[in-house]
Amino acid sequence: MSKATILVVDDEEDIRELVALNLDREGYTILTCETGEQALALARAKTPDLVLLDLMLPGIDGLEVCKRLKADPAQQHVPVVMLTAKGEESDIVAGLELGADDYVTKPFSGKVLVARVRRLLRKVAETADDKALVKVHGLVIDPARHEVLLNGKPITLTLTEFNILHTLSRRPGLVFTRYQIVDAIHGDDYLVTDRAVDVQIVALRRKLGSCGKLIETVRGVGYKFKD
Amino acid sequence: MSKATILVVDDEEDIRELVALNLDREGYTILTCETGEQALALARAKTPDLVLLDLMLPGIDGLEVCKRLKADPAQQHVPVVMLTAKGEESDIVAGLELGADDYVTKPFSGKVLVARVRRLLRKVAETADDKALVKVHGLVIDPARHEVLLNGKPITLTLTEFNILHTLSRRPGLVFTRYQIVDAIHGDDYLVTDRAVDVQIVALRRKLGSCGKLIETVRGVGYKFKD
DNA sequence: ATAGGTCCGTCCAGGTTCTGGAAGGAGAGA
DNA sequence: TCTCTCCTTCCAGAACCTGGACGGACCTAT
Repeated sequence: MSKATILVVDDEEDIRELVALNLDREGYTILTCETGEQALALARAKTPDLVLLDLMLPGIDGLEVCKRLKADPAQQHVPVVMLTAKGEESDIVAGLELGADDYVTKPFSGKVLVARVRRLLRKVAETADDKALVKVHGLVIDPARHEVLLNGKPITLTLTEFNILHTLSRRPGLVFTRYQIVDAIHGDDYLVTDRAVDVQIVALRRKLGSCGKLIETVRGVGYKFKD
Repeated sequence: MSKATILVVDDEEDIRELVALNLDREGYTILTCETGEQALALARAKTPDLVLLDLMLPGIDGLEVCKRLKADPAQQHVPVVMLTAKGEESDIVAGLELGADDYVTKPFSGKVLVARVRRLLRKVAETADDKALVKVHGLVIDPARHEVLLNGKPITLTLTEFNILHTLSRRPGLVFTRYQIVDAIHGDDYLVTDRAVDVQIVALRRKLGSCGKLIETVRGVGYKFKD
């Protein structure tokens, strides 16, 4: 997985810089903007992995932004962290009721912020990344332990191979295009040729031995896991 | 199914060539123009699948073009990617608020550009309702799995056969000319003899067995799926 | 009913496109 | 540096699509 993209919405430049500095150091990709309108537009275009949202904004205020984000099916799973001034507890409560996931009160330290962000992203990753075991035809895929059992015996896969196998086997029968597979593993705009997937598939099939035929190729479209 | 048409709007020849080169290599059909007026005219005439739009244009500028495209019901669903100079964040945000779908900052690499374009086009394709299940007369067509069930049993079709069946069965009773069928599958201006369709239809009918008669010939016109 | 014209079904071979597989090289981490 | 992983590139084989030819089916006017 690539590093997450975080949208920072605040009308004070100092805050934006403080936040950006700290998060940038952690390797996150940062998008910043000043108003609620901009925030909604940016969120729609980029679908960030997390939103840091000041509640006191000119124009559309933070609560309204939060509400709209949570109303959009494409965005509603994106965690929102509110930035509030100390003592605005009513706002905090209102925000949480609207679906915000956490809050940080100003003034805050960079460390606290980073910790919160990291925790939330991890939480999302864990719930989104289906940790459930996948068992099919003598094959057990265990995402929690990052392990694959072939007829009871563990086999070693590289990270990419494992991810591809997991992606396909999680939705047996569904066809994935090569680029869908790439995206599922590396995130959007990761720059590779689609033939790179073929190579991984070949290696996977070989390592899976007799179970290799569970990965079916759909000519002209992509690959799917046998149903 | 066929490769998309992309409209590139930029007043710098270098940029146009760079973009065209990269996209052409990917198999996209490229239209280029230099001014906002030309862009609007071309967009109306050709309805491209995506627009790459420089914001700094002589005459009508990029933002205005974007605004007008998004105001036109016939065009508003066409994704717009802005090309901006680095540091013009205000323009980016303004563009996004006007409905642009993504942006790329100059200077950009061909790879990044291609990745963005591909991602957006796929996003559009996925939201289209092409993946809905079609059930008719003991026949189930499942685009998501790329699978056809004939009385509960799966039958194997080639890609073209599948696409034709899907096209016809989605609108039972409607007659499609041979060229309409070709267009639906390979996109406009794909040059084949209409005889090619017949051959596919024959194979389809044979594979469908008793359900073969669901595909009816309309003499002098084309084919339709039984209502 | 028949003849003539148009359109469709079928077969086959040639050419195109797609995939499997192998080899080589770049980059990250030990 | 060495190793491991992953990506690109190339090639050959296979699957597939298409064009063309031909006979039969259908329609219409006579």
